[in-house]
Parts: sequence; C-alpha cells; structure tokens
Amino acid sequence: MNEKFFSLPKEKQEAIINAGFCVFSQNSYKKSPMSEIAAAAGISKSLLFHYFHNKKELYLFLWETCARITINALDESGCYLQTDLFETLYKGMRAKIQLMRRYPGLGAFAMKVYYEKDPAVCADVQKSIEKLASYKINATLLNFTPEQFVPGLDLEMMYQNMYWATEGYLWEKFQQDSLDADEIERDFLKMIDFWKSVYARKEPL
Amino acid sequence: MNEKFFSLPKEKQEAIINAGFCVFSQNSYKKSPMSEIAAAAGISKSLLFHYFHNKKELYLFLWETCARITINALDESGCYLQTDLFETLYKGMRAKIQLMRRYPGLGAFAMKVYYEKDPAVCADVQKSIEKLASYKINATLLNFTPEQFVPGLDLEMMYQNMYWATEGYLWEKFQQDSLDADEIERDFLKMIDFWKSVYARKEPL
DNA sequence: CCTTCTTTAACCGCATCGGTTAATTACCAT
DNA sequence: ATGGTAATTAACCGATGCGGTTAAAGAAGG
Repeated sequence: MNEKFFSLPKEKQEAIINAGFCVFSQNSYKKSPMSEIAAAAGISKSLLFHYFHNKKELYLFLWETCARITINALDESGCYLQTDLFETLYKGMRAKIQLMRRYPGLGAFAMKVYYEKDPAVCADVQKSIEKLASYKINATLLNFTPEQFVPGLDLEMMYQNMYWATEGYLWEKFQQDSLDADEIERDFLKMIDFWKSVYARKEPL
Repeated sequence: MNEKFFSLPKEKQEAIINAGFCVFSQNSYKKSPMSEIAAAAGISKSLLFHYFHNKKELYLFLWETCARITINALDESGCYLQTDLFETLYKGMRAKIQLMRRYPGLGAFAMKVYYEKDPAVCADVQKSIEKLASYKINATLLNFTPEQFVPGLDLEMMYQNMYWATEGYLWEKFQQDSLDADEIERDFLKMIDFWKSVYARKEPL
C-alpha cells in the first residue's frame, strides 16, 4: 500500500477505514465495490486506488487494522486486571462502547471476515487469524472464585449467558441505522446490575 | 406470479423458497441475483423467471410466505397456552428449531427484509408488516405470576435477558454455514435448565 | 408421430465492476 | 503572478454480471 496514507489527517484516515468496515461488513467481499467505499468515505474512487493498489490490499489492511484496534482497546481498558467479575464486565463494556462509537462497523466487519469464504482472500486471512489465537477470551473466567457468587451456580453457563445476552442486545441495536451510544451504555449498566442482583452472593461469607 | 408454481412437488417448492431465503438473507435486495437463487434451488434461471415474472414479485412472495410460515408455526406450537414460563420457552424453542430445520434461512431473511432500505421494495414490505403488527411477542410475560420466581426478581429484565441470550446464541450459530439443529436443541435445553435453576422459586409456597 | 407442458441454452441491452490514464485542482516556495 | 509538485478527480477501458426474453430442446401422454 501507499505509505502516504498514514500522513493523511487522522480524521480522513478513520473516515476511509470506517467506510471500509461499513461496506465490507454489509456485503460479501466480492460484492463490496471500491466505488461504494470511496463514496462512503467522501473521496473519489481514484484516490482510494491511489492509497490502496487493489481491493484485496485494502481488505487485508482493514482486517489487520481491525485486529490491532481491538487488541489495543482491550489491553487499555484494564478489564483483564479486575478480580470482581461485574467490574470486569463494566470495564470491558465501556471499552466496547468506545470502540463502537469510534469505529461503528468494526464488530460486524470482524464477524464477516471470520466467516468469509471467498478464495481470493480466505487463505490470507486465516493465516493472520492464527496469529491472534493467543488472545483467548475464554480464559477470562479463571480469575474468579466461586465464593463471589450464589452457591451452586453453574459459572460457565452464567458467563455464556451473559455473553450471548450482550451479543443479542448489540445485534438488535446494530440493525437500527442510528445507534445511540449513551442509550447503549445505560442499558448495559441496567443489565449488569440485574446480573449482580441475580448471580452475586448476597450473604457475607 | 405463475400459479403453476403451487402444483410443483412440495420438495421443489421448498427448494426454491429456501434458496430465496438463503440468498436474500445474505445479500441486500439489489445484490441478490436471480441466477444465484436459481442455482441454489437446482433449477435454471429461465425456469425461475417462468414461475415469478420478475425479481420483486419473487421477493414479496418470499416475504409473505415467511410471515405465514412463522405465524402458523407459533400458533401450532401451543406455546401461547402455557402457564409455566419455562414450558413456554421450551415449546417456543422447539417450534423455532423445527422451523430452522425446514427453512434454514427464514430467520435471517425476516431480519433482512425488516431492515431493507431499497426503495424498490421497501414501501411494499412496510405495508404488509403493519398487518402483522397485531402479533406482538411482548405480551407473553403477562400470563405469569411472580410467585413462580425467586422473590424480588425483575421479571422484565429476566425476560429481556433470556430473549437476548437466545438471539445472541442463534446469531453466533447462524454465522457458521452448517447449522446442526440437534446441537442447538441440546444447547437450548441446557440454557433453559440453567434459567430454571437461577430464576425459579425453589422453596414451596 | 403429434401435441402439450416443462425446462433450458443462448442471447440482448444495460449497468457495474476493478483498475488505469490523463487532466485538474490545491498548495507553496520563489 | 509563476512554476513546480503533490493531492485529487473525471473520463475512460475491457470484462463481467445483471434482469429479463426468445426460441428451441426434452419429457410425457395418447
């Protein structure tokens, strides 16, 4: 790719990145036209081809960028350092909301990339996914002791349930074209409070 | 549309319907080619145009079919007649799984239709959606008494959480191309049991 | 063999695609 | 202003894919 892209003003860089996330997340790779991405970014198709020599190069760049952004956000959120599960959720949620606000299409794009089957890009993507495999989410639960929760609770089921509920909620919200980050934050706080009221041990040890 | 379609053997009718659900659920209306639908249904493009005179007609037919199938399935499931919430969930879930098994793309198609913005079909779809508005899901909770659950539980939050968790779970599963209905049924049963263990009142009244 | 119905291959005109070229604009030091 | 350089775009190209049509091949029955 053309390194001049990085000397562009940051807003313009992000406009292009977000346009790419948006278009590639809503269509398959093959049916995501460069012209549509350029239009969404507010530039001409020619200029887009000036920074990225072809479609595949842009796609792979977006995928790497997506992975890097996500990893950075999780690291910086501090959610891994917590010992209280609900605090972890809150920190992780705040990180996710901030990410959504800044890169609205990132989440859906990551999903699409993961399940993209087009042989033009599939192989190259799989290679870089393997590199990321070390960042497992599943290990999250290991830091917490059962004493924090109501006795007899199936911790793994609890965690999966919370995860799916947030995914289902976000999926519902994502469908609407105007997503209100403040509303989402409020809803999430309510949700976490609810989980606390249901799952957390009430009596002192 | 050509009424001869209905005198086709049922398997062939469903093959065409499923092909339509599948293709229209994965692309926008505009980017869903008739040729791809025909290929997925195992027939030629010409034959597809023989039964449906143009793309819009097929699309609207699929949407009406989708709505009719869903309503029938819910009515026949008997889930509305239950007084035990978890029994209701189980019955509703079984109905949904059977639907998924028979029409794998139906759920995702309904979503796509609902949020489709293409002016070529948007207006016509909205009209028929309004007719369906009487079938509200939200009323489900009204049939149940708080005494069945642990004291102090926020019933609305509980219900929303369960709903979002199922949506999140299904969304996750839907991404994979081969969805195993048996596995999903097993997972759902586990989920419902978990909810019962968490939300249901344990001590006799 | 003739008729009728089902199914398809081949085609048409048009739009769109990825990508290139050449020209236009904006900027900036002189 | 002026000349040079870098940012940006309009116009274009060959190829492909689109919705839809036409004419002909296949299949079935008498």
